[in-house]
Amino acid sequence: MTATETATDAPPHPAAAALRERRDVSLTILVRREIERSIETGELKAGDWINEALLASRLGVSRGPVREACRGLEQSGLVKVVVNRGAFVREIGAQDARHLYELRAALFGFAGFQLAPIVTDDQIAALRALHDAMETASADTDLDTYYGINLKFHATLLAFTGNDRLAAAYSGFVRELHLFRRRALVSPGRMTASNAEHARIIDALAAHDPDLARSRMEAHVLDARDRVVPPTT
Amino acid sequence: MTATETATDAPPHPAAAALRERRDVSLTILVRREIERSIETGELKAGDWINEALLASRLGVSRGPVREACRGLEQSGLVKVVVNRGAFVREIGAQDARHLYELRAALFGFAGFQLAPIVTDDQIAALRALHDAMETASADTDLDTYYGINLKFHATLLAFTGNDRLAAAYSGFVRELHLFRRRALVSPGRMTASNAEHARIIDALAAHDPDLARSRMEAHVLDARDRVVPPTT
DNA sequence: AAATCGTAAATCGCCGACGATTTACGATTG
DNA sequence: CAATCGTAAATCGTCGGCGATTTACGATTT
Repeated sequence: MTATETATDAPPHPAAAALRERRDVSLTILVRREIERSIETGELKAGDWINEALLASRLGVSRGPVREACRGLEQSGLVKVVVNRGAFVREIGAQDARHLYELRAALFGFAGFQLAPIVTDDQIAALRALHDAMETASADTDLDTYYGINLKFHATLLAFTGNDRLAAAYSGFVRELHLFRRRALVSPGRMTASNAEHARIIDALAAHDPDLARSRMEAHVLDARDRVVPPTT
Repeated sequence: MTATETATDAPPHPAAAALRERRDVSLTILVRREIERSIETGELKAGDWINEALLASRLGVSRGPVREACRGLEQSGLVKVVVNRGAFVREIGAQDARHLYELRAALFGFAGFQLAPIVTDDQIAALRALHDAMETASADTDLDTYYGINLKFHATLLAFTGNDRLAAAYSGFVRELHLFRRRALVSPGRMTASNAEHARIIDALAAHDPDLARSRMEAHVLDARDRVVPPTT
């Protein structure tokens, strides 16, 4: 009756995706994804307490997977666990936010430094396409679209270095930074200014100038740092 | 009878350390520390399988804390968990090792870039003291001592930036890099050469030259990368 | 003898429960 | 009435156990 009867999986079964999705994914991973999603959508805000029992019953699982998920999230910086008091969504202070921006700047700049000498024409074209898309969103004052493409622009550039650890670390820092409040003070004017910086970054990469690319990319992120979290804090 | 009877803890009780050590530390944390220690000392080697039940009984705990510890270690990159097969000490390939070295280079170089303008004379003196200590160890061909002070040199320099997230991320990458085999091919000659680079790094910092400090510090780590894991892999 | 198969042991994922700690809140006292 | 105290509820940390999956290994077949 069951699918395990005939093990003729030589041709990858078309409808096996749903089963695989549950076969090689533990409840712990599912719970972790759910918590990450809740944090990103804002259902869980920084400082919020994560009720183990409530979350467990809400997801129809026991507390074990929830606890394991929280331990993983703790190491990735999204959650703070206090002994005998529970797990809380991490609160990012101004100081931490500045530090995280600087980490982003260091990695992003280094990525440009590494990418500039080896970047291909196709990659430049891909980056320019993203830049153009942001230009359109900027003209429409579509903040959400701009923000999404902006993330993709950075991620794409990072991926072009071929250093996946670099890309993973960068996106981890970005995710942590989401926990810092009041980042939505992006005026429409800032979008065009920011995208102008993107254009100059692409130019530096296309010119195969590592030092120029680095300084522009680093400045790009450090400017965002000073804009989002003022130094006078 | 118990110590909870008299709560006059206004003066911090002298013998309370042992109890605190157990009061605000869960078994999960203790197990995680134990696994980290086993990995660092080599009792657990890269690729080794972590038997949950065996480790639990050996430490006198149940499997719960062991599982939670492994989930934390997984996110910090020291452990790889495979569903329905268990936890394994992470294996770092040549590619990953090179990527991690590059991450170290990016962070170390950026630290120098940030530190150079603001470094104090006392900090320079502290770094020079570590350099001198390494010079002595180098003369005695004392590899272990040199290696230890070298780690301290890097950590101290990172700490001087005041960016603790930077320092934490850096030490995390260093710990991950420990999982890469054959890193002990350090000849006595390399110690003196490496320490000469340290001296030039300190000089650049003392001269308050951010770009020079960065390029020297970045090159310092990238040289180590090419020495430990050749590009022709 | 090599390969295949089937069964038993080992191990993992998950659950429910119990004691310990923390928190909430009303009673008591000055 | 404010502050303190004590008790009850809520929550966390930990444990042992059960079914499901994987692995080990001997029997069977070619």
